[in-house]
Amino acid sequence: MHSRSTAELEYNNYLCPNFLMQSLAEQISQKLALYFKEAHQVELTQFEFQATRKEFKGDLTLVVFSLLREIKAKPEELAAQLGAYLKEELNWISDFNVVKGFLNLTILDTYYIDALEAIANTPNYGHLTSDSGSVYLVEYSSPNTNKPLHLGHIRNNLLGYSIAQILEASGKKTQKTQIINDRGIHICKSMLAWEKFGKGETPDSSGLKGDKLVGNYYVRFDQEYKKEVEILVSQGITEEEAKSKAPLFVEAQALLRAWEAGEPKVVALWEKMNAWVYKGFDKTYADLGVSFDSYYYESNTYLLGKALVEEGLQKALFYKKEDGSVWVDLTEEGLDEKLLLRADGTAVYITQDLGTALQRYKDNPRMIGMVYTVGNEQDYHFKVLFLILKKLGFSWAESLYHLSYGMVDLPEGKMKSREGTVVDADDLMDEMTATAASLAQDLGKLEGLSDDEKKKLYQTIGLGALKYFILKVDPKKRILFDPKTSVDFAGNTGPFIQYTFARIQSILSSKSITNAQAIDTIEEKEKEIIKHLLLYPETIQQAAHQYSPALVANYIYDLVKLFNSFYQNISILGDKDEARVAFRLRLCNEVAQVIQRACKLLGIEVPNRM
RNA sequence: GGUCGCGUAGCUCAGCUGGAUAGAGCAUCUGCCUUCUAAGCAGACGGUCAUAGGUUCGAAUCCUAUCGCGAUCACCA
Repeated sequence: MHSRSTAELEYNNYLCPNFLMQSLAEQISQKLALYFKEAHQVELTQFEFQATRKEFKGDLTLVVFSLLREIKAKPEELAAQLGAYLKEELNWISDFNVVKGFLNLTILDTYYIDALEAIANTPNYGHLTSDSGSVYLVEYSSPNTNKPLHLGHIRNNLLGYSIAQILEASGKKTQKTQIINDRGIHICKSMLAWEKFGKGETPDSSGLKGDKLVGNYYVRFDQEYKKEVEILVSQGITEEEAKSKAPLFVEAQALLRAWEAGEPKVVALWEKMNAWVYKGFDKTYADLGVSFDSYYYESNTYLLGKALVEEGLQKALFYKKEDGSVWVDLTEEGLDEKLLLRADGTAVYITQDLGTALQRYKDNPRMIGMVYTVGNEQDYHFKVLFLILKKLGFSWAESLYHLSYGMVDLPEGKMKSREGTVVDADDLMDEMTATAASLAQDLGKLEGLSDDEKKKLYQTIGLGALKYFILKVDPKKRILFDPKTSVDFAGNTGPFIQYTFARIQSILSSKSITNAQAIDTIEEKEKEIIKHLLLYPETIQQAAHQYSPALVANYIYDLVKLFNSFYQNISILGDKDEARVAFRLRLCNEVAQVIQRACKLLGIEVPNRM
């Protein structure tokens, strides 16, 4: 749990189930404190509450067990005494019952009716407006520029984008950013293959997206390189030696040196091919529905990183070995020694990350923390990075968080770009859209929509399915993704949520909401839904605190499930009682609002019909 | 080997700041479209919460050990 402690956002302990109950629990607590002082001469201030479980009667439960440490009594008896006392003292408690050490209190129905009113009257219910000034940076995506985005990037992008939205909704100002790894040997490989085998092919001439085109040459390089190695090995050279002596590899290295030396021709080619890739990425990002507020390029920040290492060296935080390489000793922190600069003075991966962090701070003096959305194979890297930044004494280094997520594996095992076993991001999105289309056509819905509207809707549904599928699972768990069975559209899925929203919309459009209709009792299913709506603000805070979109996803699912049961079993518009119809319409409206808001945090669109 | 993460129904996952009889979806089976959209609803079936100890009035949840899976321990990014 060490890795977690670095970026704790301030967050209140909650001793009771939700924010409506907060005030009720406070009133009860005050009464109880009084009671224990008078009856037992004991000072007690902390009481434990929870929402009453479905199978028991009641709304709010006081857990009596923990009080027994102070008061000697049988749990049932104490609970019964407290129940009688509270019912006497507080007029909004209509009833109570005791099960073992649990005191279940029933609250007047009008309380829920009022609560719904309060929700309806709270603009943007559940979301806080971000405070001014201070800003959290959320880094995600951060691809290499030598190949297209794949399924792994999709998880990264969805997580990063979503967590930024959630932080924002919880009252933090955020800036979405990425670091683009545009420097290094991998880019040179694509460049070299393009020069040698490309015959001037461009995205326009080939009809390929720029990132695909460049990615193809990366694969091509590897193929040709392997051939060369094989030939060398057949000539009696060891494989290891062959790998470093193959002409293509030697050329690629030369190209890297030329790039670092700033040779105009090489830099021009690098810029041209990078531009192709960025254009391709932009299309993918747009389709995915994610966006960025700022971009950082490794080629711009690695020098700053080197400067930072020099500074640390002068402060004696780091040390130099005889060969000239620079290291940091983290053995006291339970980690290893780590290289920061090579003997020849060139930067390594972490040097660049140090520089990028500092650059971001320079650009945003009000930055108070950063979230890095990066796969869990880099857990160690970020532990080290954060430690070093702390050693360097940056105040914002206290609030760095590595949003670490598990790999997305295929049934056949790991995805390997060189072996062509990757699931391409664009292809996957297209497939999802196509599946949504064929499903919708089978169901025969959507008649009367124009082709454009249909197309848009298929995308919304297909993407909704994909996003929900990925975001509903705990980030730190690995996902097994089977492209054949793809993603479901029934059950705990994005389309199920979208479908429910669409149904509510069709109800709401058929009748306008009238207000000021008083009812004084509430039905069980209505109450369930209101209870769940009341959990929303707390869910957002918790999701922000745990950096977990999955919490939001599961919240929506529960709400939608409750609503569907209501929808299917209770006539909303057909009730004879006009006041009840009005009430249910208001309930529908608030459910729809919360679904829409929560889905937005996941980047999922909700359609008005489907 | 050291470190970190994961292990809950046949499958995919919730639940984990300790609370009541461990919940959903998929799959299998039974009902429900003449009434607000059946991508739905109601129900049945399905569990040694990896294993063994410990702490506690109470453990899937906390602690320790063991087993299994994965990641990492690069002068790659």
